[in-house]
Amino acid sequence: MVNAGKPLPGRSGRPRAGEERLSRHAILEAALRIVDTEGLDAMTMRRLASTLGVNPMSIYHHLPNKAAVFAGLAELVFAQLESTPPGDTVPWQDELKAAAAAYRDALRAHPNLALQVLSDTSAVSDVVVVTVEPFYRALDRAGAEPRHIFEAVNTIIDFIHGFSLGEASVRADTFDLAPDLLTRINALPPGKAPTLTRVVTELGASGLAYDFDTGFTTGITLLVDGIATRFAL
Amino acid sequence: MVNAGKPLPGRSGRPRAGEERLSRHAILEAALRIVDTEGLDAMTMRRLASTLGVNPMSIYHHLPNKAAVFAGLAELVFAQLESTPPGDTVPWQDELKAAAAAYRDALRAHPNLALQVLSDTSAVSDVVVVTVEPFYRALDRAGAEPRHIFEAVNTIIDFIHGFSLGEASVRADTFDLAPDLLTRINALPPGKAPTLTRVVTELGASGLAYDFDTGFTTGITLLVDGIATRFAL
DNA sequence: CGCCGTAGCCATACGCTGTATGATTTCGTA
DNA sequence: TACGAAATCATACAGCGTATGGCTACGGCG
Repeated sequence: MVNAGKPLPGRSGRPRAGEERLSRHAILEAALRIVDTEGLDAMTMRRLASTLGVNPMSIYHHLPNKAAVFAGLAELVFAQLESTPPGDTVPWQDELKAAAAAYRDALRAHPNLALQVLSDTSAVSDVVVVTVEPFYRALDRAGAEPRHIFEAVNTIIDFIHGFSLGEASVRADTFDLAPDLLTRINALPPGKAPTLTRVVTELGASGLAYDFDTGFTTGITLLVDGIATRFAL
Repeated sequence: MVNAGKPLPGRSGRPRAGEERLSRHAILEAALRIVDTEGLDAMTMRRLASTLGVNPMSIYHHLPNKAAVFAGLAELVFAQLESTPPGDTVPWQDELKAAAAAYRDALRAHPNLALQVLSDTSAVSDVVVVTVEPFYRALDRAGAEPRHIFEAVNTIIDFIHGFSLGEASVRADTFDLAPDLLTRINALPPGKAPTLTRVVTELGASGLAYDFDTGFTTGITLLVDGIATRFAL
């Protein structure tokens, strides 16, 4: 990380052998650090070049444009999700839940990037395909048919994506819904959402706080229950 | 829509009574049309002003900045989701599924906006809160406890969000996964994702195509089954 | 060894963005 | 009639992504 941060009016021309300042990987790592510490908007090509101590245009010799940088970051995020060992010893339900937790963790590790990654899934390379293997393995071991495996995994992944989206847009791990949701509901024209009002009020009375961890576990559990029930596993 | 499209060097100063060219609503509608027909990136303040036949800076008297425009669009999307009539005549499961379908439809109506809307939920006003009323009503009618209703609805909404995100990033309603997924999987280093490879291959043999509609129905059904099972409804 | 295509870097420049500032005109109200 | 506020327009600025082109050193080939 020498020479980082300065504009570095450094000499023009190809660098001498062994002293290349850039590489695709180095660029992506620098970009990831910017996104993590300063947010998506701070990741401009100029800012990125400056932390690398390099001219902005130099980046374009390693990545074709800014979109490619973000696509590369999405790869990085999923790449760190190494597949868990077989583990035939636990019930398939637990294996499935573990896979889901790992997937969520990968997205949670870089909240500023989550939105970008999720909207980009098509652009993401083979890395993301491999990502679903643990889900397939668990359901296969449970004895589900291929078609059912396919549909169940899609549903689980969609849930995780939606959950992570919500989680990423709220920074704190736990937040009290009372000021956010309850007051908003109370401000509603009466009769506009009676059931919602009543249910949330009852809940609020007994101390209402939302915890992302239990929210996630509950969701996955509901899904696993549904899969077991419908597919008779 | 007279005078739209031209820069209109029109006179300075406050317009005469009754001939205001702008209003928050008119601006948002124009913005929505741009997003729908030309995509998110085309929605610049200058472009928006030009379709309104107005100077860019005039917009700032009705909306504080560009982010507020997008937030307003998110409102519009949810606002068009009018709550369905009570309908106590169908089983709660069907009511829940209908609510989910309606929610998905609202997001699907403006695919270019979906990502923006979903990442913005916090900024969205009361309109979005009311949106969940049908879900609460169905589960309340099913006899679920407040806490369970709360968790179940959150899970369903998260699933719909994740599903819609995927649906929005692929424009066609149906697409063949064969070239997209199968070839990608075959190109994988062997042994990297054995279960995935085997399951998808078996599926591919019997004609594999992904249909968003059935994918959605299946997902919701799995969730409803899970809710019924776990909460003993 | 000398030559040359090209890889990797830098400098400049263009058109575009969101919006701050301030002028101008007309409104509604005192 | 005087006046502050409202709604518009004009100008301007800093920052953006990136096209273009120049420079230098590497690596293979004659």
